[in-house]
Amino acid sequence: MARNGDGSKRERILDAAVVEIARRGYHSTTVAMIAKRAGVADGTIYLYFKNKEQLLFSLFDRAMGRFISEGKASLEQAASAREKLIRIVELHLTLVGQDRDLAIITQVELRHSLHFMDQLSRTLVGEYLGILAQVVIQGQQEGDFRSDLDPVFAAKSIFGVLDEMATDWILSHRNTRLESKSASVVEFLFGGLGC
Amino acid sequence: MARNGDGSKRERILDAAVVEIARRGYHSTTVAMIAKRAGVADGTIYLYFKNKEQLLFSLFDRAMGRFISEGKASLEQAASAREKLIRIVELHLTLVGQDRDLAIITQVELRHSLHFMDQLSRTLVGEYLGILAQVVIQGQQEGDFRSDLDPVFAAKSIFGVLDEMATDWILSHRNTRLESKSASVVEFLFGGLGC
Amino acid sequence: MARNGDGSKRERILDAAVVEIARRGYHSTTVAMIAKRAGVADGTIYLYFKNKEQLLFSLFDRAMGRFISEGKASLEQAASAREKLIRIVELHLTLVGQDRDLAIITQVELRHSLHFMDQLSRTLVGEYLGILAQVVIQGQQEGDFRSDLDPVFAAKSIFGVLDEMATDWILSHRNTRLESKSASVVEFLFGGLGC
Amino acid sequence: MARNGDGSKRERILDAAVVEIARRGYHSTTVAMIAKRAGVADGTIYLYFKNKEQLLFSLFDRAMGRFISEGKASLEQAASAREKLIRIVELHLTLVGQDRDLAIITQVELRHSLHFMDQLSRTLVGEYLGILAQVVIQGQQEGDFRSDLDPVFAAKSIFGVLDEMATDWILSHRNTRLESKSASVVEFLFGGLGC
DNA sequence: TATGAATGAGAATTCATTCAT
DNA sequence: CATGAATGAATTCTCATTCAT
Repeated sequence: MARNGDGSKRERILDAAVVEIARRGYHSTTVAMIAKRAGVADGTIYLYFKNKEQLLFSLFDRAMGRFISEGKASLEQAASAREKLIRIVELHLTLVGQDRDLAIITQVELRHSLHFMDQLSRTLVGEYLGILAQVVIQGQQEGDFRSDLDPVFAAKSIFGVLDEMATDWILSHRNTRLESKSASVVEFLFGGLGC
Repeated sequence: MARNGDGSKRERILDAAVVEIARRGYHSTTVAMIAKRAGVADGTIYLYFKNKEQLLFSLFDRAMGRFISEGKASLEQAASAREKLIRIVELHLTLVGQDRDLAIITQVELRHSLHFMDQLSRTLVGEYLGILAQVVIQGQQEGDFRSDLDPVFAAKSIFGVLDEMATDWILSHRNTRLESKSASVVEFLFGGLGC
Repeated sequence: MARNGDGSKRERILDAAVVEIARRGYHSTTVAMIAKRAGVADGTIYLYFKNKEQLLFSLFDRAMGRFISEGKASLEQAASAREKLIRIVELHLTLVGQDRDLAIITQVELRHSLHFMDQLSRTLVGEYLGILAQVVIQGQQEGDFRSDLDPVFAAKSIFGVLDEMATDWILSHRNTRLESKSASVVEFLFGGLGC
Repeated sequence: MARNGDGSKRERILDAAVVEIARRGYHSTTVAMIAKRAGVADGTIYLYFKNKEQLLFSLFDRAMGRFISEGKASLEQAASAREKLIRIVELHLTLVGQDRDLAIITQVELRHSLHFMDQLSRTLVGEYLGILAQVVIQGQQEGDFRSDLDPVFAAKSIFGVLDEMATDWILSHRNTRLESKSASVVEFLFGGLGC
C-alpha cells in the first residue's frame, strides 16, 4: 500500500479518532466510525492498536509528546524561573487552544474513568508536574518565588489554573482564543488575589 | 408506604449508585448492580429515574445541593471577603474529602462527556462560580483584593486550584485528609507564587 | 364509588381500550394507558379482566354482540332472502362505519395472531357466517339465488367482500362514508362481474 | 464468500423467519430464534436487516415479488379478460396455497397493525389491485363484463373474496387444497348470487 | 372493590474483536 | 499487511401482573 502523503496509516487512524471522539465522545464512537473516516477496514485498526482503549491512550501519548518536547525546547530559551513560567503558561494555552478537537479529547474524553486517569497522572501528567515543580524550585532559589510554598503543591496549583482555563474554553462555545488568557493567568499565578 | 429504615427508596438507590459507580465507573456499572445493592428490583430504578443517565445527574444534584446550601450557611457567618474565601476553601475541601466514593463521582465519573459537562457547567457549577465571583468583587470593594483582576476569571482560577487538589487527592491513593491542604491553598490564592 | 353516568367501570375500561388500541395498536398500548384514560388504577383493570388479552377479546365480544343482535332484529323485518341480504350489507357497513376506532380494532388489531383469529372465527365470526349461509339457503329455496353455489362458500364470499370494503375504508384515510358502498356491494353480490 | 448450500445467508434468514413466525407469531418469535434456525449469530441478522420489523417487511416483499412476476407472466398468455381473471384466481389461490407457513405470514402476521397494513396497501397490494382493475376495464371494453361496475370497486371485491378464501383456508386446519376453490370463486365472481 | 408501588422476566440491538481469505 | 463479514456477549429498559394496604 502506498504511503499517502504526509501520514502513515497509523497517523491517519489517530487523526480520524481525534475527530470522531471529539465529536461524539469516546463511548459513542465506534471503531467502525474511526475506520471509515480513516479510510481503512475495521480490522486494520487492530493491526496498529491492541484495542479501542489503547487507541485512546495513543492519542494522548502523541499529544503529550508534542507538548513536552515543545515545552522543553521553549524552556531552554528561558533563563529565569519567572520567564520559564511565562513560557509554560503561554505554551500550555497555545497548544491546547490550537486544536479544539484534540482539546476536547484531553480535557474531557481522556478523563473517562479512574482507571484511565490513574494511567495518565502516573505517566505524562506526572512528568509535566515534575517540570513545573522544578521551575518553582528554581524560582525559590533565585529568590523570585516565595519559599514557603511546597514546590509540588505549587505545581499542582499552577496546573489546576491552566487546566480550568482550558476546560472552560472548551465548554464556552464562543470563538475566543485560549492563549489570550495567558497574561491574566501569569498575573494571577504570581501575585495571587491579595493586594 | 412505610419508610425503609433510614431513607426512602430513592435515597437508597442513589446511595447504592454512588458506591457502585465510584468502584467500577459509570459505564461498567450496570443498572442491575445498583438495584441489587439498593435491595430493589431492576425495574424499580425506573420508577424514580428516567434512565441511567438521569440517575447520574441526580447523584450530582444531591451532592451539589448539599454543597451549595452548606456553603451559603457558612458564608453568612463570615463578614469579610477574605474570611469568606477561607471558609469556601475549607468547605470545598472538607465536603469533597468527606466521602471518597462521592468525590470519585464528582471529580471523575461526572466528567464523562462534553454533553455531560455542558449540563453541569451550565447549571450548578455555574452557580458556584457566580458565588466565588461575588466574593472576589466584595474583596475588591473592601480593598483587600487586587482590583485589576477580572472577578469571573479569578473565580475560575480559584475553582481550578480547588478542583485540581480534589482530583489529585482522589488519584493519590494515600490516606491523607484533603482538608489539610486548606491553609496552603488559601496562602497560594492570596499571595500567589511571587515574593 | 359512585356510578358515573352512563357507564359502569367495566364499560369505561372497554371504551378507553378501544380508543387507545385504535390509536397505537394493541402491542404498543400499555395497560397503564388504558387505566389512565379510563380513570382507574392499573390494578383495577384486573378486577374486571383476567389479562390484557382477555380485555381485547371482551372488546370484540361487546362489538360483535351489538352486531348480531341488531342484525337479527333487522333480519326479522325482512321477508325475502334478497331483502335480508340487502339489510345485512347495509347493517354491516353501517355498523363498522359508525365508529372508526372500533373498526380499527375489528379490522386490524383483532387479527393479531393465528391463535387470536382462531378464537374469533370459531366463535362469533362463525355464527355470523352461519346466518349468512342460512340466508343463502333461503334464497335458493325461494328460487331467487343460484342453487349451484355452496351456501357456506357463498357466505364466505359475501363476508370477504364486506370485510375488504371495511378494511379498505380504514386504510383510505379519506372522509367517506362506508355505508355509501352498500348499493354497489349488493349489486355486485347479486349480479357478479358478468353481463 | 462461499455460498452456503443452496441459498445466500440472507435467504436462509428469511426462510427461517417464515417458519418461526408462522409457528409462533411475530411477537412471540425472538430474533434469537430466527438466528438459531438460520444457523447464524444473532448479530448477523442485523447485517442484512435493519431491525426485526424490516425483516418482516422483507418477507412480504420477497413473497409479493414472486406473486407479481408470476402473475404477469401468467396474464400474458391470456387474451380475454375472462381468461385473465380465471388465471389470476387460480394463481392467487395456488400461490397462497403452496406454502402454508408463508400464507400464515401474509394472511395473518403481516396485518398486525394499522401502520403495517398502511405500508402494505400503499405498495404491493395497491399494485395488485391496479392489475385487477385493468382486467376489469378490459372486460368491460370487450363487452364481457358489466360496465356499470366501478373497476376499482370491482377489483377490491375480487380481492376480498380471494383474501377471505385464503384466510379461511389458513384457519380451517383441514388438509384441503386451496386451489380447489378456484372454479367456485370464478363462478361466483362472474355470476354473483342471483339467478 | 380499589389502589399503585413494586416486581423481574424478557428481548432487541449494539459493537469490539476475530479470522479466513 | 489488509479486509470486512461474522460473531455473541452484554445491557438497558419495558410492562403485564401482583398484592399489601
